[in-house]
Amino acid sequence: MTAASDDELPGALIGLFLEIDGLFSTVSRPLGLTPQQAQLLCFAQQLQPSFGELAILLHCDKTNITGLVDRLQRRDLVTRHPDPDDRRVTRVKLTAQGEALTCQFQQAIETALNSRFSAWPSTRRDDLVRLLRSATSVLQP
Amino acid sequence: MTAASDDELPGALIGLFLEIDGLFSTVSRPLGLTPQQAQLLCFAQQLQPSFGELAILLHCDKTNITGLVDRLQRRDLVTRHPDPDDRRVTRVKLTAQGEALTCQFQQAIETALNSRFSAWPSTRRDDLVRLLRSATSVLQP
DNA sequence: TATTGTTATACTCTATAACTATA
DNA sequence: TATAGTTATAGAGTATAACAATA
Repeated sequence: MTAASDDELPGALIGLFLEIDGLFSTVSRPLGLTPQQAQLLCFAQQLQPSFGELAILLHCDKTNITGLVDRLQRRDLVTRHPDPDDRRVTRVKLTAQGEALTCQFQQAIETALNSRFSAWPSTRRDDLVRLLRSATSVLQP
Repeated sequence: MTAASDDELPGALIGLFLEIDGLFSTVSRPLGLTPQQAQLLCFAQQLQPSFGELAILLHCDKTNITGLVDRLQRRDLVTRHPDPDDRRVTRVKLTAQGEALTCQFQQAIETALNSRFSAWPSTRRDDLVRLLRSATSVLQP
């Protein structure tokens, strides 16, 4: 019960992954950020996450979050806030400066991506968005 | 001349990127590979690339390829071959052991991806493959 | 002169193990 | 006992600058 796409789908997904991987590097570096720092800032913007949550989101060990946050905090991009409900956990919040830099990063990424798809008809972009959303939710667990 | 997808497309692309990023980490580590090493092995399998070509493909400076190849060569996964046409360039080839490990990695990635899309009808998978291929070619330059 | 790969250096990312404070 | 964050350590990834060999 296999189709041609059974062989091609992984390669197509990975091809797109590699392109966006490169985009993250080239966009973050001029802003003085590593790709990991840029990712952390984007997550912190939406979630005010704990260190453990960041470890899961960034797919790394929790011990690495300490240094990652240290370096961002030293540059006044994030702050640590003790969680009032559980004094063991620390939550990460963006400073105003961190917020500004994060927006700058996101805008650069979005501009780069949108400009490349400007030739696509909107119906085609809509189709892609719909399929990507479904694919992402399938990949979540 | 903007559509709703103009706002949503970047986020959808990045969402997929983040999922596959995690997959690369979790699949490569049990095989004793870093994600970067796994990527290098996959490129070397198809291309027998020079150091400069690898630097472009891996989105990093060429000086890093030396150490990356050193570590893989030390484990008998790749070999260096001087290019007969230009004695400045060195080409990277997989050993039999490197070929086996690379196939193991690719199979694990493909299995993981395919299993998550097994519930999708093949027509839907075909649609996604077609759009991903178009999107990747758009992102290439 | 320009290019390819290398070395030296410094910094960042990453995992493992052991620790402290809190639950 | 278990969990959250930290520290120490070692190895790997990364960019910059300076270099040797080749084109």
